[in-house]
Amino acid sequence: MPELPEVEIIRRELLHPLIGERIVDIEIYDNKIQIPSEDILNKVIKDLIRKGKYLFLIFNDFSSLLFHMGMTGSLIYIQAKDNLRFQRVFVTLSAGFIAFCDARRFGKIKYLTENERKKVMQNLGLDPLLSGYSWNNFERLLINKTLPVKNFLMNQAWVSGIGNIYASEILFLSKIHPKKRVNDLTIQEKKLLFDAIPIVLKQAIQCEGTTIRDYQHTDGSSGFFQNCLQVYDREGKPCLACGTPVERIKMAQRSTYFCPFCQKT
DNA sequence: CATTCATCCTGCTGGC
DNA sequence: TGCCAGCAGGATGAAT
Repeated sequence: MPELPEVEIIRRELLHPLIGERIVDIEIYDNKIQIPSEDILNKVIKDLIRKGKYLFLIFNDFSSLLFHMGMTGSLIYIQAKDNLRFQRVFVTLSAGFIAFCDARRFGKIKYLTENERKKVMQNLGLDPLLSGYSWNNFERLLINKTLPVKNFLMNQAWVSGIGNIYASEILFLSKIHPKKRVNDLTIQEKKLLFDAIPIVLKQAIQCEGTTIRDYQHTDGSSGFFQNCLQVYDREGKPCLACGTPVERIKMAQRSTYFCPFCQKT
């Protein structure tokens, strides 16, 4: 579920409540999640950083807890102990509590040493909202790639943070057909794409993320960007630019939306 | 090597 | 009203 904008919103919302907090207790209700409590108990949270769709709680000894929301994960910050729907992990802090809820259980939480975390971060591609996202670096990634541009955008090892919703939205803004092969893109299209990626992601953050079904803020509230979606989830509805019905196709087993008039192959 | 595909899970919706 | 196929913001490893 959450893509880069949603994870960044979670990070910003949790930053102030969590910095300086000590881990008092952790309860795990999902056997897929293994966190040795001796690794994190009594450690103090020093920072909260994000790359792509990953969030890292950094402790005072530079070890960390990795979070990935998968399709349906959410982090809820609450003041009183509770048992929430789909709750998988419950963390007691010196002040407040964090619940990790995840209906579909694709989410991940993992303890990492500093070196392990650095390796995970290195294996993630360019984050469009972090330093390093430059035209030179981006253009280099496109060389010798024959796969469809939508599949390129979804591969976290090249560009990290874009998922199924924002891939369609970015390609609409770039006026590029999702099936167009990367090595068939013109230089102008490559530049449009390079610019469109951070524009769409920043807009989504400003609109507090996209809630279609599961995504929620750390207080359980919804985002607004679903009202601004140009093509995603709009099959058969008129393109907001030209009126042509939006089409839905499957690419790599994922629904893909585009305007057949605005986005030519 | 580059790319595609099946699989991991569970809940919800829409059509019959 | 009830049932069930199909669908869902993702990432992986195996197969091609």
